[in-house]
Amino acid sequence: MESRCENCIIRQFNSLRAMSKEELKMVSDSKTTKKIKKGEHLFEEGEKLNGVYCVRDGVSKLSKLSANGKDQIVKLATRGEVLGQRSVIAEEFTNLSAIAVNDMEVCFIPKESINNTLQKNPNFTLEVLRHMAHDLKEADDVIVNISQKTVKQRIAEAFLYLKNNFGEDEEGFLSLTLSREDISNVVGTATESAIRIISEFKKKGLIHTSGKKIGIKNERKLMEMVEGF
Amino acid sequence: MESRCENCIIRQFNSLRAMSKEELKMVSDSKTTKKIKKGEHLFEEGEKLNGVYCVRDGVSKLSKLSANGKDQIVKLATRGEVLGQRSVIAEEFTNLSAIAVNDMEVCFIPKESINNTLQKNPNFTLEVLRHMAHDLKEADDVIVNISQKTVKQRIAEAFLYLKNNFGEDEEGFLSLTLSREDISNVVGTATESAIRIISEFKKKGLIHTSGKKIGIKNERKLMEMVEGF
DNA sequence: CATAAAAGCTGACATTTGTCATAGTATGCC
DNA sequence: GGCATACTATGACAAATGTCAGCTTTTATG
Repeated sequence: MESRCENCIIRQFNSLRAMSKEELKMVSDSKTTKKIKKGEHLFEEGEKLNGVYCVRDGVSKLSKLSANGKDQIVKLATRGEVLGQRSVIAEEFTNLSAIAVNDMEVCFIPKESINNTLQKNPNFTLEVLRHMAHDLKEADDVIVNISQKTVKQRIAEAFLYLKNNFGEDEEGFLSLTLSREDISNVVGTATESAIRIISEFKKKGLIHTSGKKIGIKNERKLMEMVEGF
Repeated sequence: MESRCENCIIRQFNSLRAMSKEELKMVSDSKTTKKIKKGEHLFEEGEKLNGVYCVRDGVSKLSKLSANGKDQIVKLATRGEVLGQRSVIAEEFTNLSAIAVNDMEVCFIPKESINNTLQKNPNFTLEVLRHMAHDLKEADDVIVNISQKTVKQRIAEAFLYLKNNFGEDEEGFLSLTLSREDISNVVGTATESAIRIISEFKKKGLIHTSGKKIGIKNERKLMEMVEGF
């Protein structure tokens, strides 16, 4: 894959597109590329980050450990997304852990390159701001969903989300395969509850499975379920 | 209260402090002051905002209506906070409703004044960005709390939050008095459940009440409860 | 390819939480 | 002051969800 940021397609999807040529050159010169294996950490909750990660390939789960020892997955980040922005900008420790859901390739961009541009290029700052505004809206939606919908509805919604955001493979299975535990951590429930509901969906013909893989069979019914029918 | 933004103390608490004198003058000249009575809307979910609201006095609840007809309160905003930023910046409809919890006084600032400064003054944009980063972190915390803590823990936490953020009156009651329904909408539960747990807390001597008013009697035990003992 | 470890699955049961019904209590308004 | 209305409170029950235990299947690894 292209190793100069200036020519990187990924950039089109995130705030880096608002950088000037010179700024981008500086980023490109200071960045390093890393390969992260499935299950490995990009960073852990409470760490001090000295840069951000731009996802070139693969998916990362952003999660937070709760007092009862369970992880809550707050967001799934994929190609084009920039991780760690929040804590670099607020100059705080990270509030989330980032773990690779599958093998990943990321670019690490030292915070100096970012901060410098943030202070000088209002277009870039505004672009970052827009992205964060979007994340905040999504977080609000998650809050409402978790508190007002049943586990069944949230699981149905999660499957639709996975289809819309990560697509399906040739055989009709969701391209992003999550473990049952990860699914339960996305919707905020016990793993057993998630498994039970997945079995129920299968019996009802809403989905089909093959090992971990899950495929959507009746999208309409899943959508109705999310709406509360 | 002072009617020129340049001299307004409130400004110290929000991103407006990063504006230049000229920018502030422009804001001050274009702003209008409004009084909002308890229970009235500042704006409703789905509205197009053409400006932001700076809270001078009173408290507003930011909530979102869920499919099952219940409101979920996502945030309580008080003196100094700026509402509607997110949707003005993202140029989207609001995703939340803002309703006055008690009588309020707010300044309405037309979006032109904001957008203009956002594009020209990176310090201001960065300041707004920092605030939004903070909001996003808080939203993440809410997600984890709602999904991993019991209703009892969340109510205990809500009382501590109210004490820390809004203080107590001379008689030891929480200064911000919410209806039982609002409390249930903050923690995301049925009103009856909230009432039941409040009664339980009272029996156990953790709190005392007088009508709607609630006072904290045993802060330590409430804190332990939040942690899961 | 064998074996251990991890993940998936299911049942039984306990606990939490929501729902519905009903009654008491405060609050505002004429 | 009295009436209507909204809010608070409580019981009884139903539904949703979590927990624990045991078992099966898959996956990883030497």
